[in-house]
Amino acid sequence: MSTAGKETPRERYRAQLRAEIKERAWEQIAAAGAPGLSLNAIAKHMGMSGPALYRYFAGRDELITELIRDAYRSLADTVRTAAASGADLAGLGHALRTWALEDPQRYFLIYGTPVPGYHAPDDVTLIASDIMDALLVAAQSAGGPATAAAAAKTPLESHLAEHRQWAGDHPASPAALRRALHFWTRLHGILSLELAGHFAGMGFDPAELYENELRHLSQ
Amino acid sequence: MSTAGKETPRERYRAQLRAEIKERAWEQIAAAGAPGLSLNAIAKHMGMSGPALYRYFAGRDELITELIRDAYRSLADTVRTAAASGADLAGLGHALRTWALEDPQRYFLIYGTPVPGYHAPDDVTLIASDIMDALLVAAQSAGGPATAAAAAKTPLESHLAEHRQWAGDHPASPAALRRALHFWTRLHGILSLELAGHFAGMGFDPAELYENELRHLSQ
DNA sequence: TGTACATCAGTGAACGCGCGTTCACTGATGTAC
DNA sequence: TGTACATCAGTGAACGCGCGTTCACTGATGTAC
Repeated sequence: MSTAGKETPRERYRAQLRAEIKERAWEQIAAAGAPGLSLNAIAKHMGMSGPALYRYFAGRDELITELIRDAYRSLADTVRTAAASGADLAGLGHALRTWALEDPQRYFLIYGTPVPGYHAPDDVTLIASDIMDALLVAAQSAGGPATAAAAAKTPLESHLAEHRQWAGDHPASPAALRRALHFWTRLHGILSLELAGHFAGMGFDPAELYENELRHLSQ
Repeated sequence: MSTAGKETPRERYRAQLRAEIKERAWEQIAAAGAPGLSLNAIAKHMGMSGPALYRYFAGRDELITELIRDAYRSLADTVRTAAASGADLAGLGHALRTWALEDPQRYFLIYGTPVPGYHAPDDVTLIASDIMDALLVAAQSAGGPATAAAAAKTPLESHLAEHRQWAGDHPASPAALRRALHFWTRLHGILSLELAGHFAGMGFDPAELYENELRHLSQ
């Protein structure tokens, strides 16, 4: 994709098989969580012998890392696409929720329980900050008209204005920094509890809770 | 503890060993996450043979369930103790954060990635609703003076007022229901991202974010 | 177009490992008379 | 206080399993002349 336009049949076949392996991997993760992912089981499910997969992935770790990368990429694409079509913060929130409900285990692969000792490679971290960038853009244009009350920075906004490495050189106001973080933490709070089933049987509709947070994000 | 006051030396010994097994289990979970928990490894670490542990737990599943139960109990105790000493919602929030930072993997055992197919036993669910109860009490007395603005229910509050199974017969106002849920989802959002390391290297202090949410909970 | 060689996909056997769990057994600790 | 018996903790061997991974090999596919 990046180098030459010509793709030999063999390369195409390789790419296809890699993709199918990943599909099966996602199925396994959906069924038993990430710890239950097994190369041998995937191979058997595809009608191949276990060692065959080593033609396509160096090992289990590389496969899992690739899945995490794909999950991040998919989320980044979702957010960027929504932003590109003119969505505001609430629109991004809806896109996020749809994406999360689509495949809870994919969500948890990014935001779930961390495996002690595991560190995502740098390129994955880069995608994560891409997502943050898109959020900052939307958060910046979400500000209401500049009133005196809006101009006075809250204690949190002051702190964020002074510790904004994560925002890089993005021209985001303190209020925008705050909005972007609230978007992230508040929506994640609801989504992760919902996807983990903690609201089950409580009676209310998580979507109402979610909408309510979206409504107040621009404040 | 619950039945007779007399405890034979053997019973005491049993209780002690059960406790030590659980300690080692927590150490393992802290080191490699819940999926890495192994009865044989615990036994080896205690200088015993693997099968010996079957005198104390029916199997791996029972041990894990017991750990989850303990985690819930510990959290419930923390919240109740804070409430009993007169803490308001913000006070409960601080207690929660301290508890979470104390042992992140214990936090994730409750609120982390769910294992597909696993369902916590009923008594654990009961403890969870005990926690909710304590939250509701604090959320109820967190209301400001009853103004006209506070009396008008927001859309979310209306929805919650009509779907309040989870609150049981608790005399909580719609605003209190909302506050309790916000407490839960917003603080969990920050805590889980913080504990999972998603804020690492971003520069700001998660505690500031947390404090800010606490300040706004009574609104 | 045809032959000679290199590349590559996939197999099957094998290694070593650690897991949960069962079982028959030994030896120590407690209980009853 | 002493003996006879029951209870219980812990052991070591064993079973069956699935895992990740390596290796030497076969057979098909592509490339070069």
